[in-house]
Amino acid sequence: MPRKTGLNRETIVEAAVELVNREGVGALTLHRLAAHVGVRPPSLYNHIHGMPGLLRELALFNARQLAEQMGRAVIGQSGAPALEKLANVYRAYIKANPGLYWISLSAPQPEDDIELIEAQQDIIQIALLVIESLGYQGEQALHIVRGLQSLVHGFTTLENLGGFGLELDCEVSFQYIVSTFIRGISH
Amino acid sequence: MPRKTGLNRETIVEAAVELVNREGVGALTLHRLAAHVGVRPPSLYNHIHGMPGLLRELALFNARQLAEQMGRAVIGQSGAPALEKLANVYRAYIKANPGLYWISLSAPQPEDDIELIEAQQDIIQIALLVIESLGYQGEQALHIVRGLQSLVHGFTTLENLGGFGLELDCEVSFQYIVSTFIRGISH
DNA sequence: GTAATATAACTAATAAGATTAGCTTTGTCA
DNA sequence: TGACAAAGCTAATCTTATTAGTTATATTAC
Repeated sequence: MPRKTGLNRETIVEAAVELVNREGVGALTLHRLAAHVGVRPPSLYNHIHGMPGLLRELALFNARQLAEQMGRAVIGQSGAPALEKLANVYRAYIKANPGLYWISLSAPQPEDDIELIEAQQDIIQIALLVIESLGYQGEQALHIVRGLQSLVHGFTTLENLGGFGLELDCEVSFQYIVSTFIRGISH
Repeated sequence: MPRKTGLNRETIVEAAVELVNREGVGALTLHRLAAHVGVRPPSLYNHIHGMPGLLRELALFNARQLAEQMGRAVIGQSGAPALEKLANVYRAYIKANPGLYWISLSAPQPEDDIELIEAQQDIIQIALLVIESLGYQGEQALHIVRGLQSLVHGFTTLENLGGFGLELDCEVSFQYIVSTFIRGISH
């Protein structure tokens, strides 16, 4: 069919992930991305719907990868240790994928994007199951999910941005904060 | 001096704040900003150092305004109520300035930008004083500051991005989460 | 009061990026 | 073997940021 076979959406998305994690959000241009996969910029449009489409693909990739890693982390675990494990996996994921995670936050979020919403709900669902294994249910369980997600997301993005001074070990802070929150809900 | 007098850095920054809060981060271009203040784009360079300089000014404005509002909120208050008040003011600020807050996170953070670092430390300092009024000191107090900032920053940015489903009232979640965290540290 | 100066506006031009239109090549299949 | 569709390409357009060089005018010095 084409002059060179082998290019597809998956390859493009993976190259974009690599680029944005290695060189930062500002480095993600279609020009550079095209060079990375060996084509000219307009050729990318045969596989993705321009820059907005690429951002959407990245957000989807991000949500699915995060859900997958979280799900795998708590297999066969329950209770407070499982919750701490989830928090640590979430943070490790963001630290390993700083550019991807950040750009996913800025991506468009159309309400009819079923795939993306499903992947995001998977993330919540995994946390919810763990929290229910601790004995919480209904709205309270949902509040706790939101709290833990806010805590980990907030801490790690501030940490990545250098928003904390350098004095105090972030690792220690994180463990302290997570256990403080979990202690708060156990009351 | 010029053909029209009256334009200065402060006016430009205020117009940028207005623009970015009203129309979102993507709407902040020098072209549109220049139109808002009634000049051509190159004229802005007489007052700000291009787009990077503008982002830095916005980050500084953001940090100072947030510090000022936080400081004012806890005058004459102490203890757990003061801490909850701080959390609520921080969240209210982000909700009132979504574009400004978000773009400030993306702004460059040179380590020698004393003014910006000072303003950011003011924010931490205010929270620290309140936490010390609760009887915590040293590293533990710093962990608590990081935790509370992460919680509020994380919750509100996720809330603004629509990251939570619509089912459950965010106001209720927020109060629950903040009091849960505070309960955790009181133990 | 007038001339010199510095400031801040301007126009014009350049470069990078996203995107579209339209052309070309080539694998697949009838 | 020839038609077709997919996927690459070049060329062109539009937006944005930025720089260079010019012009107009408020202030200041005389």
